[in-house]
Amino acid sequence: MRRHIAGGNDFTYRLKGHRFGTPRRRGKYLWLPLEDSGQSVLAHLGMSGQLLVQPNDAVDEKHLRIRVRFADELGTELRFVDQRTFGGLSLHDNTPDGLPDVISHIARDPLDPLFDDEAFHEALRRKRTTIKRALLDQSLISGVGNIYADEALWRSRVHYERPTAGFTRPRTAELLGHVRDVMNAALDVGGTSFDSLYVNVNGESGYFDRSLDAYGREGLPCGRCATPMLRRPWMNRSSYFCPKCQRVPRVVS
DNA sequence: CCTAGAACCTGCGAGC
DNA sequence: TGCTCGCAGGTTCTAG
Repeated sequence: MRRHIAGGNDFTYRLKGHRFGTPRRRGKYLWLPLEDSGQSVLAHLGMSGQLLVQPNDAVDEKHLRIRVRFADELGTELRFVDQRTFGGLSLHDNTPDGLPDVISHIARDPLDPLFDDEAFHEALRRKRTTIKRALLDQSLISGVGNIYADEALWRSRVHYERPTAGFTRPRTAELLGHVRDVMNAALDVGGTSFDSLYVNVNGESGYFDRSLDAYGREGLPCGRCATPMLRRPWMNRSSYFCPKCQRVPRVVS
């Protein structure tokens, strides 16, 4: 309820008796529109959140935070489970295009048919930042996190601190191609699940961790040139890269 | 206006 | 055994 400012009781009161429409998603946010209300229940899983469909009589998870019961005869409920509480559910008004108003700044993801490659490239040229920061900036391109950023940069042979202002149109196009390839490959096998925290609504893990070329591979040989991969602290997290394939950009002052 | 870094949390494994 | 430290898939806020 962190993002539902009015709190849990208010959330419960406002939700009761409504019916969910078809779930939608943008980037890492997803929402359940309420029929006949112009509002939506917005969800973000943060680092450790899960949305689970469970039988009503299933034992409570240790970090069960929110339970949504239904009036139908299916005998299942929707549970939000989250260890670190960076994620949450909240209720918001929709904008005219049907998005919860608080996520209007989130860009489309690169698999969205309406994602604008040219606008993304122009944004890179305009920014005074580095490429990995840009890939993680959900107002420029959504859905890409620390894992898929490192994977796409490795495939592109681009160092994570390369300035975006110097990106040529072909280089942006190549990078976007690799971002899409990585995301499609991960989706095909259910995503990346290092542990049981990362599961779908049925509690099932994904298998893309077996296909990672960069993320988490510190000290292991690069899949292209066999040079040991490096890990560098970056933005309170980590960046993994091949020091030979992904050269540090020369500092120009 | 823009960008970099801190803050928000809990849990786990490594090292001492 | 038990303590501290570093680390974990994300986003938002604030200082400069």
